[in-house]
Amino acid sequence: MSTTRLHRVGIADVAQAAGVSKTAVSFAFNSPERLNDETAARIRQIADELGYRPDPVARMLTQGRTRTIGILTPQPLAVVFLNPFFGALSAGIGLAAEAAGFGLYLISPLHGSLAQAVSRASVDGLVAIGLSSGHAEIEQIRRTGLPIVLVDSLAMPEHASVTIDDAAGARAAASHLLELGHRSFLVIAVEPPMSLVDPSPDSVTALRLGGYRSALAESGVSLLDNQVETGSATVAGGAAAFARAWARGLRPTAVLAMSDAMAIGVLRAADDLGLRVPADLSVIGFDDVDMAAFVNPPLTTVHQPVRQKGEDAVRLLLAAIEHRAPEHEQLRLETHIVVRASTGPAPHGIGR
Amino acid sequence: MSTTRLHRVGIADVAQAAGVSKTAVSFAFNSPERLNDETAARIRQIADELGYRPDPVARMLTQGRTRTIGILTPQPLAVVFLNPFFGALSAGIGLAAEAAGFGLYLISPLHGSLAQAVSRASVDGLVAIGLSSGHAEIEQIRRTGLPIVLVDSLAMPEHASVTIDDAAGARAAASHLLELGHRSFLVIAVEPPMSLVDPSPDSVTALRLGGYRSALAESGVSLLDNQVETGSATVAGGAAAFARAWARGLRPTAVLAMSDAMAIGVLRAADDLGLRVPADLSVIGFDDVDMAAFVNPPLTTVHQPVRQKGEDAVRLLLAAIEHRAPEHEQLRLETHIVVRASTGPAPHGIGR
DNA sequence: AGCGTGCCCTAAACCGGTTTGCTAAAACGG
DNA sequence: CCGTTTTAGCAAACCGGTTTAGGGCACGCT
Repeated sequence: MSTTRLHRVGIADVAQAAGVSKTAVSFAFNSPERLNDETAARIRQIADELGYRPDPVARMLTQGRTRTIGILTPQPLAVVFLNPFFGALSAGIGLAAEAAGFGLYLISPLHGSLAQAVSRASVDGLVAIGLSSGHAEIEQIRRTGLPIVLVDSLAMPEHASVTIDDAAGARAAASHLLELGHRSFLVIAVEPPMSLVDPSPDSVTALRLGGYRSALAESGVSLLDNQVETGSATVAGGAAAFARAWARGLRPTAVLAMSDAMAIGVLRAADDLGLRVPADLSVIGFDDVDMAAFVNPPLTTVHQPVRQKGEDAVRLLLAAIEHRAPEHEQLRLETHIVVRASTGPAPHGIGR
Repeated sequence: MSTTRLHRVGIADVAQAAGVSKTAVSFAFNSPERLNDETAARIRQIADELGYRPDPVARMLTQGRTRTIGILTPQPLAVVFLNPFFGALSAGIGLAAEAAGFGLYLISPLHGSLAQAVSRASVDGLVAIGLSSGHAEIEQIRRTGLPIVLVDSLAMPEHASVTIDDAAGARAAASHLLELGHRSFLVIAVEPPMSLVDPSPDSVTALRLGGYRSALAESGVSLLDNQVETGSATVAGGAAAFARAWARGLRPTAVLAMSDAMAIGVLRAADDLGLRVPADLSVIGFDDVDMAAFVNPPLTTVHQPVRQKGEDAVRLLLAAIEHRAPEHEQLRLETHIVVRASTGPAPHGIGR
């Protein structure tokens, strides 16, 4: 009964079926007041019967906007999604985006190239997460001319950003452990998207490392390069990193992890090695994700307003998109330490 | 120096600057072999100098495909992203999508309407997560004519799907507790996207509830409606649900949670009430997300291959998109119970 | 009758690319 | 030297909508 055409039904089909022009069909949906009520209703009914659905791509093209914001992450989605920090951040982004009627598009390196992925993406603006200023493709990304808001990065000073005081947070974490008497540390760092000799001193990794170092230095403790182990920001990544350090012969009494997910991984790896936390080993995380309070033992960590960051980022981005004003507010949110049960006094006779 | 035109540089600008036709510019990028090597190189160079970036939307329109797959979720992103199950599933989806060069677009209800959100979305196909067959807008979604693969749902029998044996998993969970001597249960159910009297008997919630009931019935234990408490599938949702049940006077010795996130919430709520797990209360989850092994106490749960589900779903979807063959394979993956430390023998004298 | 005003609706241009069909010139073949 | 193929590039149609600039007509007014 129904026309078995291979072709999707387009606006022209509806127009023909209703005996009107394409314009009229378009008006029936978008500016009904420009049509006789009766005509508009008839057109809509016919469109409905035919199962007409305006092609969103064509619409985007004519309207010049996509009502979509892109989440830019320098890491592959598989690691991103496994990181609860990202989940919390995205929850904030999603909340604000939904409220404004915007959709979310995830942009991760395609065939190894972030810039290429950005080019493919049809979005009105970007929320770039942890985009290191040393990233090779940063210039290409900038040149797309899209409004951008940076989260956890200051790689593009001309764009708005939402960050936290990473150094202060890290200092607080290290101070906490120092007060507990620890002198032998291991830092579990988040893998820089690029080479280990990350040339960007403003990356989250570098800032936190700096914070750790500065607090340690004040107590006369120095942190050697071999006391920093790197891994991807997931539970598995943290576990592997700690295991590697252990295998290398390191026997720290305290671990400074740059992410809760990694800290939880350390908890597992320590458990596998028969280490008791916090009796034998203290572990402190960073982020204070939902789960931190529920792991075994509950994780001491540096709290940051993750979800808030997401919401603020979208707010700034929408302002840039809508007013077309190149706002470049630099938001810096605060952190505070949350002491739970994964940290305790340094054991005797083990630290060097 | 550079032209300060307000207008983005388009293909026509490049063509003019290079003294060639638009066609030539297009060829320079997409079919260089149809041009003199030298000419092609010159065009590319000029394009680069001008900062030309082909508009992805226009490209999608002419090519008739977006190289994007949509993740359809009936719940708002804020709850979705807080659910680690979703994270694991998305990790699988993202992995497979990236490998195939596809981007990911998140589709959640916009202004309360899922169908509207789908209409706005420019995607080549959909992975629909937990789409209940009773969903009011299911017909509209179907009528978009997009290839769809369902995950955890059989709402559209004509489309491919990836599910698990929910009933069997739930039965295993209940049996485990029964063997431990429990007779007084509380079920923490995942909120149906719609009314509580969810008319779809094939929803995950209904299937698992059925599984619980059938195992319980075999031991002569019945589950009253008031022994089922519902909440959103997050840690907070689970905590709130358990607190509500407790406030209603329920004093179960065992909790059957339909998601690990909720189970972890129950752990917190129980702790707040001074209940010891598993001495006073046994808790079993569902999913076996990464975190399950690390919470306090480690969570006994029903394992399902979450990530695998995501990868399989994308695989099926890409087949449908590319071969244009309406494949409708029904994949059903297995579950198994993982006993950790959140379940134990029923306490004496408390069960009724 | 002549003219201005609204109301409904349409033809055509447009968004920014890709693709088809063709032409003109150069290279080739006999 | 002329017909044939190849090569290099172009004009125009097209994708599927939206939007602009009018056109035709009925109505009201003078």
